[in-house]
Amino acid sequence: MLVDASNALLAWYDANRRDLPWRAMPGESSDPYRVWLSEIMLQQTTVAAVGPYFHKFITYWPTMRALAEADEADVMKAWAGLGYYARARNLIACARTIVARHGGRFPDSEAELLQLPGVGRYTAAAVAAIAFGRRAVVVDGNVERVVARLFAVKEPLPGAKAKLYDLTDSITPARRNGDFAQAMMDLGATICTPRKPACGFCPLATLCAARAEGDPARYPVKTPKVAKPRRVGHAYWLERDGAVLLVRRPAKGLLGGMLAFPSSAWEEKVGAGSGAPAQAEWQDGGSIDHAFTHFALTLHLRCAEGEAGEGIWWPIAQLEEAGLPTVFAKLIARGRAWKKPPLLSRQEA
DNA sequence: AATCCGTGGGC
DNA sequence: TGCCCAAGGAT
Repeated sequence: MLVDASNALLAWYDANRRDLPWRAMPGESSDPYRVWLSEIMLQQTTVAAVGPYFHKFITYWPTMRALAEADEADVMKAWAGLGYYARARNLIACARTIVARHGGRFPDSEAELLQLPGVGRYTAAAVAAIAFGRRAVVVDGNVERVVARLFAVKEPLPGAKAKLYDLTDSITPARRNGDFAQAMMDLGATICTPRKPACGFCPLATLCAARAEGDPARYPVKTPKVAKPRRVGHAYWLERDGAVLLVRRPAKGLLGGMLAFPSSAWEEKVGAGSGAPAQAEWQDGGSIDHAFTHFALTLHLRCAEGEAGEGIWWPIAQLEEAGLPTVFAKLIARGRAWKKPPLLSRQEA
C-alpha cells in the first residue's frame, strides 16, 4: 500500500502540481522563509485569499531579518483583512526569535520548529518536509479528507485525528517527503474535494476504500456542529475636522492588536451599548452584519461630532489605508454617508 | 478537551 | 440567508 500509493501520487504530482508563488521549481530547493510565511498565511485560509498578501509581505519584507526588524504596527496593517490576527503577532515574534536565537536561520528539525510561536504540529511538519526534505507526517484538512476516504475511516472528526495521523504516517515515504506532502494537499484541493470528488482523475482511485464503497463524499465523517449565536453591539463614529476617532484594540482576544472604531461589548441581547468614546448626541448611522467563526454580529453605527481624550484621529478620506479589520471596514461607507442628504434612500441594506 | 480566533467564496 | 469549508494554533 505504501509504495503503491506514494508512487502513484508522486507521478501524478510531477504532471499536475500547482504553480504557486511560494513553491520552488522542480529540482530547486525552497526558501524556508517563503515556505514558513506561506504556511502561516495558509492556516485556515484559501490559496486565492493568500496570494496578494504573500506578494505584499515578500515585497515589504523580503527576508526573515527584514521582517524581524519591521514595525509591529506596519505588519498588523499589512495583515488587515486576512483574519486570525494572532497569526500576525506570532509571525513577528517568530521572526525575532529566529534572528535572536537562531542567527537568522530556520532550525531544520521538527522538534525545534515546534518551539516557535505560531508553529504547531502541522506547520512544523510542513516546513521540515517542504523546506528541508525531512521525513515528517504532514496532516492538514486536505490530508485528513484524502486519508479518511482512502481507508474509509468510520470514526468521526475531530476524534479521528490521531487515527488519521497514524494512517498518514503509514503511507508517508522516506524520500521526496516535501513533494509527497504537497501532492497530498494538491490532490485534496483539486481532485479529492469535499463535495464532488473527481475520482475519475484520481491516481489513488483503485486503492481507495471509500471509492469502492460507492459514496466517497460521505467521508470524512464529522460530528455535528453547534449553531452559532447572534450578537449585537454598537460602534462609534466620532468626527472632528475631517477625521474620525480610531482606537487600538487590546493585544489579545478578538481582533487583538488591530486598529478599530470604538465599540461596545458585543452581546447576545441588546446590552446598553456603552463604550462610547465621548459624551455626545449620538445619531443612527445604520448597521452592518458580519459573520465570525463562532458568532454572527449585527453592529449598529452611532455617529456624532466632538472631542475625545484618547485615540487616533484618522483622516476620513484615507480610511481605507488605516488597516481596519473587515468588520470595521464595512462601517466606513456608513460613516461617510452620515449627515449627507439622502439621495434616494438610506434604508437599503 | 473544548473553545476561541476572521474572512471570503461556493452552493 | 445560512451553512460549509479553507495548508491550524493557543490556551
